[in-house]
Amino acid sequence: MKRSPTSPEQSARSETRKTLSREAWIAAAIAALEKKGIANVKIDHLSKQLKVTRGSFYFHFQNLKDLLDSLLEEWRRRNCKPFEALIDQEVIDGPAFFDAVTGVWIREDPFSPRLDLAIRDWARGSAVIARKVQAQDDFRMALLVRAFAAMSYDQDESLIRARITYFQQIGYYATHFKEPPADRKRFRSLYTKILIGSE
Amino acid sequence: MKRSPTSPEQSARSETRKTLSREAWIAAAIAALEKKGIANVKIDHLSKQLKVTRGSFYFHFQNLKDLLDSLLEEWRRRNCKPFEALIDQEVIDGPAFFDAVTGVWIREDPFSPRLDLAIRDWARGSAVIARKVQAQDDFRMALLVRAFAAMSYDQDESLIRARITYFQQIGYYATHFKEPPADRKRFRSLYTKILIGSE
DNA sequence: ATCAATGCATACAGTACTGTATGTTATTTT
DNA sequence: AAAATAACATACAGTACTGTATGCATTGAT
Repeated sequence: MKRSPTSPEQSARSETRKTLSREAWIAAAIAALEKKGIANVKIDHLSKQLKVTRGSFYFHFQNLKDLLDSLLEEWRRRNCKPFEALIDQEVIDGPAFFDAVTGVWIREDPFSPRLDLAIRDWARGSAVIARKVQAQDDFRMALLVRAFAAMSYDQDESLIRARITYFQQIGYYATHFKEPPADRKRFRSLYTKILIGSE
Repeated sequence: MKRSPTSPEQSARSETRKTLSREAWIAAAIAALEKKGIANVKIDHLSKQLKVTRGSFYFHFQNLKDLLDSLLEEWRRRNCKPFEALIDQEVIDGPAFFDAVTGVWIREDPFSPRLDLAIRDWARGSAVIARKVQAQDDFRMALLVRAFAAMSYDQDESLIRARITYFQQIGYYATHFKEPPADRKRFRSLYTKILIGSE
């Protein structure tokens, strides 16, 4: 019989020791996922990077799937929860709610664009993941629809403006587009003017 | 010494025979790439799917890299050339040029959204590929800038409208968004109205 | 009819990775 | 001090994949 993995308190205590925690493995795996994609999240690679043997891995995790499941949880925590936290707000000020939604992306904390992309790629090969990603896409877009509806756009235009805003954001990440912060600031009002509509 | 691979004429002739051509391998590989990603384009998989052994593969290709290079060429042929063909046109009618650019996406022939996505994912792990994809992104966006400039938008707004249009299109593919053709038709004018600007 | 090339099959060597079983050491717990 | 446990290391079995070397049947050219 296998021993159960490290409990939270033990992990906390282990910070004083110089041994690895389950969280350290997950952090390394997230980095690998963002950089190399799900197909290259390998126990071999991670253990070399962490300067331990695979024996350590199989102490903290049952198997590879156990780790991958944890990666999906990280995605939910960092990339889904921040949006879901907005659902309770009553939307009276449209532009403010728009800023609240897009702010999750702009802050990039805890939201990670690269993680979002990597999960999206993972979804290609897994129907289970694909369903979860699609549900999250729908959810985020629904938030934007509410924002535009509060700006008294009709139903159709609220929907399409929400889609354009959302797709535009995903595409921005997907292309790994980079621009100098100066430009980013300079163009910001122009972006919102076009997306929200001239005023 | 290895024999040189099949020449184009010989491949053409081989269609009358029931043997595989280099092109058949590439077609199968493209399908695998679109469906499973670059990490799952495996000689083993393809040969099983094509009902031959790997011996056949190594007749038509020097090695795996040889095949992967061909996949990139396919991407250029199907997804890059159609845009590059537009560069010679003089842009007098802005909206018409906008339609010409977006038409490449909408027709989806020979342009393949899934192929574009798969290559984009491949780029994550390969700096060489990443540079080519980024160059293509810049090129497509430059076309759109010309379209908006011809609508007499100033330089900044032409740039940002081009970005929004392009990112929106990439995001649309990245989310695998699907809607009934009826909706698509119904919303089409609304999309262009917002992207091009009200009139 | 022969001969070279085509198109594939078979067999083997080697790498990369997963998972399991078991051994080892340092640290707590009692 | 002895026992238990945490956190690894080591060794092995097995799978999946690449690449190479060679063999064999079919076809087209002479």
